[in-house]
Amino acid sequence: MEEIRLRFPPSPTGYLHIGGARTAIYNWLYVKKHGGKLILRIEDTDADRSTKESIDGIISGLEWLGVTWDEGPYFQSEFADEHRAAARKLIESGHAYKCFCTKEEEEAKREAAVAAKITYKYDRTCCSLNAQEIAAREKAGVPHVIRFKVPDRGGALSFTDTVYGRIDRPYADIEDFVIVRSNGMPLYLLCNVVDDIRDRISHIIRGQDGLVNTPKQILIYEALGARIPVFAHMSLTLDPKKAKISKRSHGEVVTVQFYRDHGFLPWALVNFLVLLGWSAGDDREIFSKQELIDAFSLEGLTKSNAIFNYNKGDEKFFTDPKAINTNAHYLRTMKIEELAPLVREDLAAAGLWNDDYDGEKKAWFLNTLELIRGRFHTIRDFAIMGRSYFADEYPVMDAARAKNIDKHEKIGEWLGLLADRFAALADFTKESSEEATRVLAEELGIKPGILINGARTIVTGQVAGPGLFEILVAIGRERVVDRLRRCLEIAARAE
RNA sequence: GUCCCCGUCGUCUAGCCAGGUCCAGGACACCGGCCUUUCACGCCGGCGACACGGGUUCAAAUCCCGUCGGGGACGCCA
Repeated sequence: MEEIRLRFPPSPTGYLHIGGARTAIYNWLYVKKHGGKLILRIEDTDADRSTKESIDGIISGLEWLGVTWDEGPYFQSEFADEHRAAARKLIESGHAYKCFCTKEEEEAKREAAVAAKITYKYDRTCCSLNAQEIAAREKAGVPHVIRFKVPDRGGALSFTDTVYGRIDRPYADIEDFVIVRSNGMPLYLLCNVVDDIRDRISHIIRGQDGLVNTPKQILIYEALGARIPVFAHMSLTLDPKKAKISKRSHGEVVTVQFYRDHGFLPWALVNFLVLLGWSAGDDREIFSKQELIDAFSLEGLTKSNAIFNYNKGDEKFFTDPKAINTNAHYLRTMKIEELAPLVREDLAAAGLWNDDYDGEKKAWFLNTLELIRGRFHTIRDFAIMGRSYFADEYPVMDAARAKNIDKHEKIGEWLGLLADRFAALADFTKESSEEATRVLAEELGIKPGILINGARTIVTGQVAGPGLFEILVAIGRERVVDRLRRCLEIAARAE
């Protein structure tokens, strides 16, 4: 059976963005599903724009996502000789020719054509040059590019794209495209094909923007006598204004790094991204890795472009709401043992980690995560909204203070009394603390909610959270009593 | 401008190829309710789409044509 080999060929001119990640994920899933190999190839032929940081960023982004590859990274720049050799071979076999037209001449013709509203196509001036003419120009030192000679035949080149179906392109519509620059550097169209042939790539899954130049690449495959791979073009990811997403216009939100920095679970991002332009064909939206691999198929890819629903300046959602929801879903349903190390890393970065959490207080730590994670959206929330569980210095939200403290003149006194009751309890449990609270409220002639919400505000600084009595037990009697006694001082803290 | 691709709720999508089971299903978002000491979760309910116009047919989201809309490509970028 034919070997299944796919590749992910990023050009290292920026960070890994979510569109690129989506492409990588589809390639990876196809490979995993069919037992193939994924090749990572860095297309760094544009030396001016390629950077080391970018290469590192792409690799660490893929690693973080869990997208693994079997070969590489290979660097396209290392195969320049091979690319040039292929160009030579194409000239020798009559599939390409040297073109001495200057860039300026070409641009002028192109502009004139656009002005005249005519479709421009290279006029083949140099296609008919004879050997002597070519030799004369070369001797005179006239620089030249190498153009692929599109077969002079009628009809159309056709191929079947796995997603878009049969595509026909009349030969007459295809220009004799440049494959080697005048400075001798081979171009993408050629390099890409030569590399894919060398790497024995069997399937190409790439963005729909590659659809129009697929006929040109097929021509190169044919001229080089190579087998043509299966093509599957995927829809693009656009912004709400239907523009292509880019770091330049959207900023960090379109980079994988952003999600890592904002406390996303890698798999949640993968799950979200894979659904942008693909569906399993049924109603499933949450997949384990194995479920996704089993469910994946090229047939599920959508033809129409998908919109990444990010709205700059949105106060409630810092990225696509569905992405946040997917992350929150995993956060509250994943195994607590798997969540713990991720939270640990984040708490450590925030200076809130205590080694006891992985030692004698491990049970407490896991229980606390279980208690508070239901309301959180990202890993970062543990150190921010959940700060009061891990530190004694935490801010009090304005909204909480306004709603639960400022409205009651005697709240300081009441919570002080509550602290006394708690201190006097034989056992400090969810049940005993609740009973003590309700009894005190009754004695004071106020609603228990006043004490409950006031205590939550003081003890955690938050307007919302788990049931108060579970909070109290999690934070511990000593700290609770102390915090309640310093009620007014804590309430005065700025947010 | 030319060529190519696409067009189902605000967003992601199922359904389309093999027309009827679709006055169109799910998810997110939004709204309401239940639960409740708060918020969230959960559960229940609501809002909300076949771009438009023709045609074929007993029957069209599904097939055909046209229009409009959106995107892509048109580089000596990748």
